Amino acid sequence: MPAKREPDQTRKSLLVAAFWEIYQKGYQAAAIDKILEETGVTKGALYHHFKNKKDLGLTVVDEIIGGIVLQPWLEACADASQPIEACAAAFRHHLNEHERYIIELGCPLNNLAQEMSPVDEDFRERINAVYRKWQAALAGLVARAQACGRVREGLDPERVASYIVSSFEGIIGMAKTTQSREFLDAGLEGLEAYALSLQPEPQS
Amino acid sequence: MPAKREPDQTRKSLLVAAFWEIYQKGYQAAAIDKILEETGVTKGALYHHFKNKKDLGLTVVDEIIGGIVLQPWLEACADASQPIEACAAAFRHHLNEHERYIIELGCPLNNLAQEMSPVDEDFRERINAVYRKWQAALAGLVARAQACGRVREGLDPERVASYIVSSFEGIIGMAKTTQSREFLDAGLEGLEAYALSLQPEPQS
DNA sequence: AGCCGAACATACTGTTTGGTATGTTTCGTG
DNA sequence: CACGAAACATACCAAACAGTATGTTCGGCT
Repeated sequence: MPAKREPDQTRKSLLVAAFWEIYQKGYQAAAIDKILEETGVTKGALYHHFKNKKDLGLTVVDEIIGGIVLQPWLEACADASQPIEACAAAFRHHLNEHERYIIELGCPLNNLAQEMSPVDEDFRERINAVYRKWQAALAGLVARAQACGRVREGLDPERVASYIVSSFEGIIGMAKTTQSREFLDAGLEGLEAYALSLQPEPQS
Repeated sequence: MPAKREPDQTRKSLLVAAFWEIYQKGYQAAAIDKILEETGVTKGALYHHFKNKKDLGLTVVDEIIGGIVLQPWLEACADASQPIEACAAAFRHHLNEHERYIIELGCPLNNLAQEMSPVDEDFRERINAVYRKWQAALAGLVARAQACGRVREGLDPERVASYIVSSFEGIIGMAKTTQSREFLDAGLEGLEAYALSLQPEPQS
C-alpha cells in the first residue's frame, strides 16, 4: 500500500533504510536490493532519487549520520553553564540512551570512517566535515572553560578536542569489539580522569 | 617460475598477500583473485591450503596481524625498567616506525575489528583474543608500576589498560580518517597527560 | 480538458566473485 | 620402481550485485 505519490517521504524512507543497512553491514557490503525490500520502494524509484549507490551513501552521511552524531554534542556544548561537568554528563547520557546499538554496532560515523577513508576520498571528505564540526564544538567548550579558569591555560583547545574525540571513538569501537559494557565504563572513567587533569593546579 | 614445490612458502605468501589485500580494502571487499594475481598462486593451490575465504581471513588474524600488533607491545611491556616512560617510548617509536601505513591505512587489527565484529562472531573471537593479550600486557605493566609506587594504588590495572588500548586505537583511527599527523600528535599528548595523572600525588 | 515532466514500476544485463570439479604433477615411502 | 597422497593447475559455475532501458501513472499548470 504505497501512499500515492510522496517524493519527500519516499526519499526519506530510502535514506533511513540505507542508514540502517549501512550501519549494520558497512557501505560496501550494503545491498541495494535489501534497502528496496525493506522500504517497499522499487529500483526505478531509488535511481530516480539518487544517481547511484555512492550518491545514496554520501547523502546518508550528510543528512542522517551527521545529525545523529552531532546533535547531542552540539546541544551539550552550547548551554554549558558548567563546561566540563555538562560535557561529561552529555557523554554518559548519550551512551546510556543508545547503549544497545552502540555496543552492538558502534558509532555509525566511525564505522564509515574506518571503512571508507582509505578507499574513497569523497566519503572521507564528507565524514571529516562532520568530525570537524564535532571537534570545533568541543574546542569551543574547552576555550570557554579556560576563560572561566576551569581549564589550565597553555593547553590548545583544538588539540584537547582532538584527543577527546579520538578517545571517545576508540572507546565505542572497543565496546563494539568486545560486545560488552566494560570498555565503555573503563573508558568513561579514563576520560574523566583526563578531564580532571586539565584543571589548573589547586592553589593550596 | 614457481619454485618447484614448497607448501610452507606458498602458504606463507598467500597469508602475506591476503594480509595486505585485507589491510587495504577490508575483509569483505578483499578479492581472492587479487591475492592470487599478487602471489602468482593459482586458485587450486589456495583452496588446497585454506578451505574457504573465511578460513584464510581467520588465519591472517591469528598468524599475521596478531604478531604485528602484539610484538612491539609485548617487548616494551616486558623489559620495562622504567614502566611508564618505556611504554610511552614504545608508543612513539611504534608510531614513527610505521607512520606511513598507519596514517594511510590505520591499525590492521582495529580495521578488522570494526568491520567484522557485528557481522561475524568467529572473527570477533579471534580479534578479541589478540586484544586481550595486548590488554593483559599493559595491565601487567601498570600493576608493576603500582608496585614501584609510580602509579597510584586503588586504580584497577585492567581498567587502565582498557582505556589506553581504546584511546590508542581511537587515535590511530582518527589519524587515518583525517589522513594527517595532527591527531596522532594531539593524541599522544593527551595520552601522556593521562599517564601522568596516574601518578601518586607528589608528597610535597 | 490536455499536456508534460516528475515519480514510480518491471524486466533485463553485464560483471564480479567465491567456490568447485576435475585433471595433472611432484615427492616421500615401501 | 611403484604408488598414493599431497601440492598444484585449469576451466567452469551459480549467485549476487549495481546499474539501465523502457514503460506506465500521477499531478500540477495553463
